Amino acid sequence: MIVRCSQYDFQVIERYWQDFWLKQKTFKAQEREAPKYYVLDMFPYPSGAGLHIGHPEGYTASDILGRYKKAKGFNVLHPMGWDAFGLPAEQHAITTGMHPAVNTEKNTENFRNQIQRFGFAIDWDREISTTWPSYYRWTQWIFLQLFKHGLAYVDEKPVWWCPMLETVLANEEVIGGKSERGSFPVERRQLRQWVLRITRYSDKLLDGLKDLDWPEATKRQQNLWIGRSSGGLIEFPVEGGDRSVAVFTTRPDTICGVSFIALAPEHPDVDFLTTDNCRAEIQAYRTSVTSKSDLERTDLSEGKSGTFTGRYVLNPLTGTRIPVWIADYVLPYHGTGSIMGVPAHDKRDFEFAQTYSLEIKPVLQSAQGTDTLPFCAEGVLIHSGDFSGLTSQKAQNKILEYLEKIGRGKKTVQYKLHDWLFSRQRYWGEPFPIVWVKQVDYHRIISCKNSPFKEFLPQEPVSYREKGEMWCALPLTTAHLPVQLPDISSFKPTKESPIPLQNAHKSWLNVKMNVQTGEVAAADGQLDEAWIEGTRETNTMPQWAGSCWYYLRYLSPHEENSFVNKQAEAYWGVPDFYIGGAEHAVLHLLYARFWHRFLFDIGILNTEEPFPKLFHPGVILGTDGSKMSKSRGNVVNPDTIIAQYGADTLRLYEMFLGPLEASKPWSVQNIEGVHRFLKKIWRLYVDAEGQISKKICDKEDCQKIQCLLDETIEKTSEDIEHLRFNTAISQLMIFINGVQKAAFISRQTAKKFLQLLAPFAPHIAEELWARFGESKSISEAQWPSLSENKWVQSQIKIVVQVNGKVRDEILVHTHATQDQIVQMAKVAPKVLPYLKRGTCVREIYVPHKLINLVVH
RNA sequence: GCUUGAAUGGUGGAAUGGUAGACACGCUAGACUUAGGAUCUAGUGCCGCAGGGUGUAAGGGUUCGAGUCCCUUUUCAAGCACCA
Repeated sequence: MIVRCSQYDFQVIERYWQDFWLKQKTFKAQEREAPKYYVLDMFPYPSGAGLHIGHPEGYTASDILGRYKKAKGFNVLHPMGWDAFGLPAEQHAITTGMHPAVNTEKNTENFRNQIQRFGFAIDWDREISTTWPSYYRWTQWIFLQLFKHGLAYVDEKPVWWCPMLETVLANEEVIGGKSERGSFPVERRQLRQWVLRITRYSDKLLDGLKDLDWPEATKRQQNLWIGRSSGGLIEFPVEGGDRSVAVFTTRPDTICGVSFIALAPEHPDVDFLTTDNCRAEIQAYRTSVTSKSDLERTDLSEGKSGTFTGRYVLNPLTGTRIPVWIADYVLPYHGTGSIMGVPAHDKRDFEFAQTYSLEIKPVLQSAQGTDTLPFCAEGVLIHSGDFSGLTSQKAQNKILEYLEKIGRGKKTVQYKLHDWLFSRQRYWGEPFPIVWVKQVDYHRIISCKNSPFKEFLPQEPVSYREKGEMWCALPLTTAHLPVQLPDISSFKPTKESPIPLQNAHKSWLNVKMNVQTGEVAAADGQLDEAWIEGTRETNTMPQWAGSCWYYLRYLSPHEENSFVNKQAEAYWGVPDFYIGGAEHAVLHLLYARFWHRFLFDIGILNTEEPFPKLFHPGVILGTDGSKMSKSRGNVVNPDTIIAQYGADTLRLYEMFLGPLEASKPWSVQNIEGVHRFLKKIWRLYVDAEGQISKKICDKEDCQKIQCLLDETIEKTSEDIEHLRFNTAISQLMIFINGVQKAAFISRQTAKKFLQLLAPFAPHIAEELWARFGESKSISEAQWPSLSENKWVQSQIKIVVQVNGKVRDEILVHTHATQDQIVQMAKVAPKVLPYLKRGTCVREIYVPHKLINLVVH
C-alpha cells in the first residue's frame, strides 16, 4: 500500500499516489445527500508550448480549497477540461498540413499529463473538450436557442478585419488598434457577419454585477465596457430645409454654448449636407481619413482636424446659426455619429475650436465663478435664457423636457457595448447549424404544418440579399446535431475563398432537405416535391462560444439528451468558487454571463448568474520581474521544477510566494526553503529504517505542543477560507519548528498535522498518513477540530507603553483587575524613569494586550 | 490624460488602529563532518561598544496610540483612452 523508501523520495511517492488516486477514483464526484461545493478553474487552451508555470497557481489554489472543503464534509466537484478550438491549432495546421484535431489531441494529452503530475483532486471522469462533437453539439444547440429567440442575426457592417490573421475580430479582441492575438494591425471592412444581440442584455448584465462577489476592478471593467450613459437625443434643424441633424449628448445643460456641429466623416448624411463649394475639400478630407489606420486616427497626440461642410443648422433652443463640420475625432460607431460642439465645456471640442478659431462661449459657472476653460464639471447655467441660474442637474432635465415638448429632442440611453460579432472565417471552430435557403423555400417550411425545421424557427426570418435573391437562414434541428466539421484538403485561406469551409466537399456544402421529414442529404440535383435545396453557413463560431457554458457541461458531461441534466443542475448549480486570469474580465466573463442569463430567461436554468464568486490569481513574472515570454528567455517550465523538487514543493512554493492575488516574480532560491520544509517533516516523521520515528509516541502532548496544534488548526482553517495560503503555510512551518524543539509529540497530533498539510502537499501527507497504518486516503478524513481540554493559562503578558511607545512588559494573573494591572505597570522597572519626568494623566488599558500610560 | 490599486530590511513577504519586520530566502559565526551545495545551533532593519536612539516612499493631520484612517506630493503597476 505504501512506498518503501526511507528517504524523502518524492519522485516515487508522488507517482505512486497520483496513480492511486486515479485508479481508486478518490475524487469522483457524485450527487448525494450532502452540501455541495463546486470549485472551478478557468479551463486552459492546450497550447503546443505546454503548461505554463502560471497555470498551476490557480489550480493549486482551487485544489487546496477543494480538498479543505471535502475534509469539512462538503461534496466537492472539481473538474477539468479543454478550451481547445482556436487560432494556434489552425495556424499549426496551415504550416504543417496536419489536421488541427490531431495536433489538438496531442497537445491535450500533454496538458493532461502535466496537470496530473500536480496531484490535483480532480474528477477526471468529467473531462470535456470544446472540440468534441459530443460537446459542441450542445454549443450549436444553445446557438439555435439564441437564434430562435431573435438574438442571432446577420448584418453587413464594418467589422474589424485583421489581414495577418485573415479573420474578423470582435471589438473585445481589438486592443489599442491591434489584434489581441499577435498584436497585428487591424482595419475596417464591410462583411456579412453573424451577430449576437448582447446589447439587449446591457441593463441586465449591468444590474447583475452588483450582487457578485468579484474583484472590484473586474466589476468596474465590465461596467465601463457596457458603458451606459444617459443623456438626450437632440435635433438641430438644417437651415433652409426640412431635415435635421441628430446628436447624442450627456450634457444637454450646455446646449446654449454649442458653436459647431461635427459629424463623423463616414456619416451617411455628409453628402447631403455638403454644399457644392465645399464638396472638393470634404472629399479630400474623407479620403485622408480613410487612408489612416485606426491607430493613427485615435492617436490623441495628433490633435484635432476637420473640414467645414458649408452648411448651417439652427440651435433648437436659441435659433442661433451653427456651422456643420466633419471631424475624425467623432466616431461613426458611437451614438448618432455626430456631436454638438461645446468648446467652453468639453476638452475635445475646446481643442477643435481653438484649431479652427470657432467661438468659445461659456454657459456654465462653478460656485467660485473663476473657471479656466474648458470647464467640464457641472455648475450653474449662465447666458442660457430662461434656464440661467439652474444647476446642471436640474437644467438637463428641464431642457430635455422642453425639447421634447417642441419635438426636437428626447431622453435616451446609450451604451458603449456593441452587439457581439459571432462569426469567424476559420476552420477550427464550431460550424453553424444553419443552411441558407431561398425565400420561397423558407416560406414552404413556414406553411408546412409539421415541419421538423420549425423547432428553432425565429419569429422574424434572418436574411440577406445577394444578386437579387433573398436568402433566409434555416436552422437545423436538435436531431441534426452535431453539425460536424467536414474534412478539407487545405486549411489555408486563399484570396478566392478566404473562408476555409468554402473548400469543403460539395456534398457537405450543398444539401437538400425534406420539409416534411426533416431529412438532410447531399444535394444531387434531384428534387422531389418535399425537398428544398440550400447551402451551409461556412463561417465558424469564435473561441468564446465553447467557454460560455462549459461549467454547465461538467455537471453531467455524459448526458446525451440535454446540454445539462436537470437533476444534476438542481444539485450542483453554479460554481461556488471560480478562479482564473484577470485577462478575461470583459471577454469570457461577459459572454458567459450573457448566455447564462439568456438560458435562465428561456426557463432552462435555475440561476441568473453563472459565477457568484470570482478570484483572479496574480501573474507569476520572470525572475527579472517582467512578464514571462519566450523572447525574453525567462520562461520557467513546471516539468523541470517537478523533476528537481517534486510537485508538493512546487505547489507549496507557488502558494508561499505571496498573496494569491498579487503579481510576483519567480525566484529559484526561495524554492529551496519550502523544499527544506518538506524534507524536515520527513525526517521528523520517518527514521532511517523507514519506520515512524521514535519522536512520535503514545504519550500525551505537553502543553506547548497542544497549544501550538490548536493555534495551527485555527490559523490554517481561517487562512484557507480567506485564500491566504502564504500565511497558512508559514503557520505550518511554525508548527514544525516547534515540533523540532519538543522532545516528542503524540501520534494523534502528528496525524492531525498531516491533515492540515494535505491540501497543500497532498503526496507527502498521504504517504506519511499511510505509514501510520491508515488504509483510507487522508482526503477521506474529517478536518481536525480544536482539542477539547484547552489549557488554561494562568498568566498573560501585558505590554506597557508610555505615550504610545513600548517600554516594558509585565506578567499578570489572568483574572487581575484593571486597577491591579495599572499599579503593576507603573512600577515596572523600565517605566519608572518616564513616570518621574511628569504626571500620569491617563491610562488606557486594552484587555489582555497592553496598557498605555499618558504622561505629561 | 483619466480611473483604480500599490509603496514595509539585502530579497519574497507578516501585522482586527494596539509589541513593525511573523514565516522564508540570503548573509555571518559555530557544531557535526574526509567533505558540505546535507543537517543542527546562534545571530541578522539602520545608528551605537553599550544604555539607548531611530525606522513602514516624502511632507502634514486625526488619535492616548498610525504601516494601517484623512489631506498633499513622488514613484510604480493595471485598466481605460477622443464613447460626446
